Formats: sequence, C-alpha cells, structure tokens
Amino acid sequence: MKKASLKDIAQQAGVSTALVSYVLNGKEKETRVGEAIAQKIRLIAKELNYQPNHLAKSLRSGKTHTIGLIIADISNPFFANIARVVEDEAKKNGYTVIIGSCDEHAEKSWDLLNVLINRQVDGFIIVSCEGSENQVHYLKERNIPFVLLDRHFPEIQTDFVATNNYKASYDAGIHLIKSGYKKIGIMAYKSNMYHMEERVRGYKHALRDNKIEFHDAWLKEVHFETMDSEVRTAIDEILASEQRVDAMIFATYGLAINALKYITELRLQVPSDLAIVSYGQAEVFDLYYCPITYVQQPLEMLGKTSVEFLLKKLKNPDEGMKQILMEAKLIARDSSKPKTSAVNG
Amino acid sequence: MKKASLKDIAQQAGVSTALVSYVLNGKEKETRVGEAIAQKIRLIAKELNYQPNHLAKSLRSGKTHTIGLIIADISNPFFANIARVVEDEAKKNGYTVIIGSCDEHAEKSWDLLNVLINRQVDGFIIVSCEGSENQVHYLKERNIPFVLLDRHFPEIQTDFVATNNYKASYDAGIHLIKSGYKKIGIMAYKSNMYHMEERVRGYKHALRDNKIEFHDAWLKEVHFETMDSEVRTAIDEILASEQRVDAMIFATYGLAINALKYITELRLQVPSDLAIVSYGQAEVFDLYYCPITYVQQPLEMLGKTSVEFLLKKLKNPDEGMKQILMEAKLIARDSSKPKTSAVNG
DNA sequence: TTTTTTAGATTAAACGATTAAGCAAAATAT
DNA sequence: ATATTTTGCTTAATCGTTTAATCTAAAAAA
Repeated sequence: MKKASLKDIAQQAGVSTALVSYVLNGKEKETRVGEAIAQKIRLIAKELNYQPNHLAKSLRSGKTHTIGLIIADISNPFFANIARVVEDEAKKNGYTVIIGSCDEHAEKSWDLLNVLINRQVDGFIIVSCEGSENQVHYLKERNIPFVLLDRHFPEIQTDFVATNNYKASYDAGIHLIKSGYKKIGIMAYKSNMYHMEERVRGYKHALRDNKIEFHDAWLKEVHFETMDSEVRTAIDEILASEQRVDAMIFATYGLAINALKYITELRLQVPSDLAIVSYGQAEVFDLYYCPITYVQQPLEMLGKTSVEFLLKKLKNPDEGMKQILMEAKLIARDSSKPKTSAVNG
Repeated sequence: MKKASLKDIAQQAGVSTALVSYVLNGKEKETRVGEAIAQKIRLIAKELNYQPNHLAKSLRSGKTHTIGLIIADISNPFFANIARVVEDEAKKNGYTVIIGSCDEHAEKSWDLLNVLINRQVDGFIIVSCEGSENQVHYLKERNIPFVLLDRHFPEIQTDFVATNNYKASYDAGIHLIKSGYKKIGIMAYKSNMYHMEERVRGYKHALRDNKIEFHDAWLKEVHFETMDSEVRTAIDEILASEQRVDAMIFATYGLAINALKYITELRLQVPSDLAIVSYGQAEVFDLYYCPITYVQQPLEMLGKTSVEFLLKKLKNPDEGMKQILMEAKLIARDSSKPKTSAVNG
C-alpha cells in the first residue's frame, strides 16, 4: 500500500491533478473550483490519508522549510539548550532544524555549511567560530539568509542576536569589586572573536572604573583544543604570580569546569582562597559545595529571537538588517560572597 | 548566478543530460560513454562547480540519506551526548540527522514521527517513551527501517541497541552492599518501560542474593512531569521510614540532580548520612563535594552501533534482526565509599 | 556484399507536486 | 441572435535527476 499522491486522488475523483492541488492548497476560490468537486476531493484525500510529498514540493518551490543550525558542540549544555529552544520555535512555525557541530573548527563549519546548502536548507542560524568570516561573506554573496547567534563580527554587516558580553563582564567585575575583591583575574579563550574580546574588555573596564590597576598576569588566555592542560598551568601561574588574585572570572562554561576540577584537586577553598564568577550555566553551579555565581545569558530569548529573525527574513528577504544585543543577568551565589562583612549582605 | 544543473553541463558539452548523469555517477563503463566526452563532462562539471540537487535525487530515488533521531530532550546531557555520537557517525557515512525531542511524551513522539516520515527520512533511531508501542508497530507495519536505542520493548520483536540495565543495577547494588550498606533504597520513574523495570529488578536481586530483605518503602517511583516536587517528598519519606535507608540508587540523571539539590538543602552528608549511586553522567558528579559513584553507560558504543545497525538495514532490508545489550561500567567514587574500614580500600 | 554486433549516443518517462495558459460550455450582455 | 464574460476544468511545462528503451553509424562477422 503505497503512499497516495495527487494523481491517485485525481484518478479516484475523475479530475485532473491540477484541481486536486488547488483544492488541497485552499486555492479553490481564486482558481474557481466547483464546490461539489472540491468536497469530493477533500473527502477522497482524507480517505486515502493523503500526505503531500515534501521533496516534490520543495523541488518545485525551492523551499524546504528546513533551517540549518551550526553550533560548536551539541553535547555542550549551552548549545544543547539553545538547540532545544531553536528546535521548538522552528517546529512551531512548521520548520525542521538540522543541527551540525563544528567543534569551534572553521573547516568543519565550512563542511557543514556546504552539506546543508546542498540539502537546500532555507537559511541558517550560526554560532560562528574563529576564522569563519569567509563563510559569512560567502553566505552574503550567495544571498543565503542567515542569522548569527551568540557571536558576531562587528566588521561584517549581518543580522545577529547576541548577548551584551561587555556589559555582562563589566557587571561581573563590579560585583566582585563590590564584594571586596581587589585582585581579580580572568580566564578566556585565546581568540580574536569579538564576543570573547568583549568579555575581557568589560572586565578590564570594571577594574579601570574602580581605580584598580590591571596586571597582564591576570589575564589568562588558553587554547580551546588544549584547554584541559592549559587551564591547570594557567591557574598555577595566576596563583603563583606576584599579584596573586583573590577572585577569577571564567569566560566560558568549559573553562570553569576544568578550573573547578583543578581547584578542587588543589584543595583551594571557594571563595576564601579564590572567589569565582563564571559564564555558562548548568547543574554543577548549583550543586558545587559553594554554589557558583554565574552570568546567566538569556538563552530562551536568544534562541527564539534568532529563529524569529530568520523566518522574517525568509518571508521577506528585503527586510532591513536586524541586530540585537541582549542583557545577561548576574546570578550571585556564595562563590563570590563579600570578602569581609563590610559590604553587602 | 544560479546553481549549475545537469542540463547546464549537458548544454556546454553538447551532449544529453543522460550522459552527464552517467559520467558523474561513475557509470561510464556500464553505459559505455566515450572516454573523451567523459573527460570533457568532468571538466565542465568542475568548472561550473556542479553540486547535485539532493531534492531531485531523492525524489527520484526515494532515498534522502537522512535519518531521524527521536529522543526525550536534547538539552539533557545524556541525550545530547548520544546525539553527538549519532551525528558524527552518520556524517561519516554521508547521512544527515534530524533530531526531535519528545519530552517523554508519546503524543509528541508521534507528531515527530509523522513530520519526519513526511520528510521522508530513510530510517529512524528512536529512544522510545512510555506508551509508544503503537508507534513501533506502525513502523514495522509500514516497513520503515528503525532501531530502538537505549530502551526497547521485550514483547515486540525489533532491532535494538541498549544497556544491560538489570546487570548495571545489580552491580550497583552489590557495590553498595560490599561497601557495607545494608539498607538501600532506589528512586526511579513511575513507568512500565522495560529499561526502568530492569533497573529496579537488578537492584532487588542484588539485595535478594545477599539475604537482604527488600522493603516496599525503599522503592520510590516518581512521575517524570512532576519530578521536582515528588523527589523531595520521596526523599523525606524514605528517610523518615522505619527502615531508614543508608544508601540510594538513582535510576536517572534527572532524579539524581533533583535529589542532590534537596539533600544539599537538608545538609545531609554524603556518604555518611546517605550513600549514593546514580545513573547518568555529567560534570556534576565529578565536582560535587563528594564525587558521585555512577553507572557509566557505553554512550559512544550505543550511538555508533545504533547508526551501524540502521545503515546496514538500509543497505539490506532483509537482513536479520539485530539486538544487542551492552554492559555498563560502575565508576566508584566517594559517594559510596566503604561504610566502615572493614571492607575494601 | 549483406547481416549482425557493438560502441556511443539520444529520447523520453518517471518521481510528485505547482501553476500559467488554454479551452469549452454556460451565463450574461448587447 | 450574436458577442462577451464567467465558470469550471484540463493541458502541459517545470523543478533536477535517473534510467530503460531506442536509435545510429561504424565495426565485425557471416
């Protein structure tokens, strides 16, 4: 029992496929289909449990109602959460999502892009990785609709939905300072990605605005690929330095996890030995013996808005560029509680 | 500058599209295409950067090289990790994966199934949820290839790849008993899913084989949807009961997380007040002040094998049924360390 | 020399839908 | 009664491939 096609319905109804198509697409008015025959077609369609063939539709229309989501890694909770939001929001609008993980690797990202372009996704939502500017330019040139998510390139005019990382880091810095910490370090990825630079810049400005001199040794930049080992070295160094820090900001969830493991090994007490504020969010932060203060990014909003922007663009390609920076929220916990009883609760 | 099609190449080469198709699909030998013309076609194809249109191919062949992966929730680390493995393994074989989250909800799962069938995925990898037996039967009837992953229905003959949950729970129980715990509870989902029942059965048998009488109060079954509140009640009850437990097994990651949060609130010490073994795996288990003993499922193998089974089935639909149960590994940590110095290190 | 075979190409249908264009009959206008 | 419009439907091209069937000329065999 094969799937029923338009033709099958047409035959049973004794009409042409055109009529069937018109009726089933609700164009009976414009195309003046007789009411009687329309009824009949609808009935037969229901009887045969007709399901239109997406492939054929897509081939004809050039639209697949599919969007490609390129992220670093679906097994990372941040991206997994984003993916879930995107999936739901897309489904709500009749779109299907194909997710690809590029491991922060421009080459993989490029492969994914091509695979998905070949599969004729209607558009992309992309969490760009370092060195993928050419890909963004490529999409622009080829006029393939896309929205950058979470990260963007300020020197390239694109739609994007991201977090105000500068502000988030600034707030994190201020928070630590207000809590009485004066020697504050930050660990970030070695990267010239704008979002990462902003996370560092915000931190620096928080220091500056509070007359705290920034020391180069306080900034630790590690490579994504070799994070596991580099984080340890970095922590060793930052604690051994002349200007030993009493607090640290971790610019990503991955960094924080690695650091926490090492800090636990070292039997350092949080926050007395080292106060902590981290980006990202996950169960660990709640359940760590000293709950971790973190920068809560508006995941839901980021995901939803990116889908919204993309779909609008698909409906109307000529619509203006949409760019939005959303504010993160600092969730204060014990890992950054006031150093002395002097300040705050 | 539109994408080049077979026709474009054919025109430039001054031949028919058939020839181009033959050459580009490596059928030049069987179909006796002249060597000279074949060269020319390949050259032009390269020049025009020809990329075949997947939609057209699929429409013709009935194969989309796409597989549907239905899981409970991509934002759950267990499934996210599985998804990643599946994604990679599929890509290695030229397949694309479409992931759908059904939230342990048979109705959503059914929707997803239909959406994906309509999108003509070639086959499915499914983590079944409660009450989805009809869906499995449906797939069998319609002869749509699929492999059940992580969970299966023993009363339905299907391909599947799963963990030996009975053995895993049995091992967990034995481990606790050997560590000196005698009053061991278990928390699971209220469910008649086989994998969940097996997790409970293994635990019970571990008790039985060690002459420990099982008390009904030791088994706490909570509903997935209302887990947050029910877990608390369950813990309260199991601790207040006459046969207060000194150790607990959590049958899923989600249960463990909720329980740990509450246990922390209650200021219970792990393992002295309550020893713990949990299913699932994630950073939390490492970073909890008392690292959590957990049942490590062979994620990578599960994912890989499920893809392998499915692809084999796609190649050769008549191949026999493939079923495999993989062994989990208990990772012993401090949360279940020996109660007295009597046993073990 | 005639017939058969073979190499090398083309034609056209098919996959399942959409849709512009066309056509005949009925209804309306002149 | 004739011209025009409207109604209701069909035809056929199209999207980009694949592939069975066919064709043609040249080569091989009879």
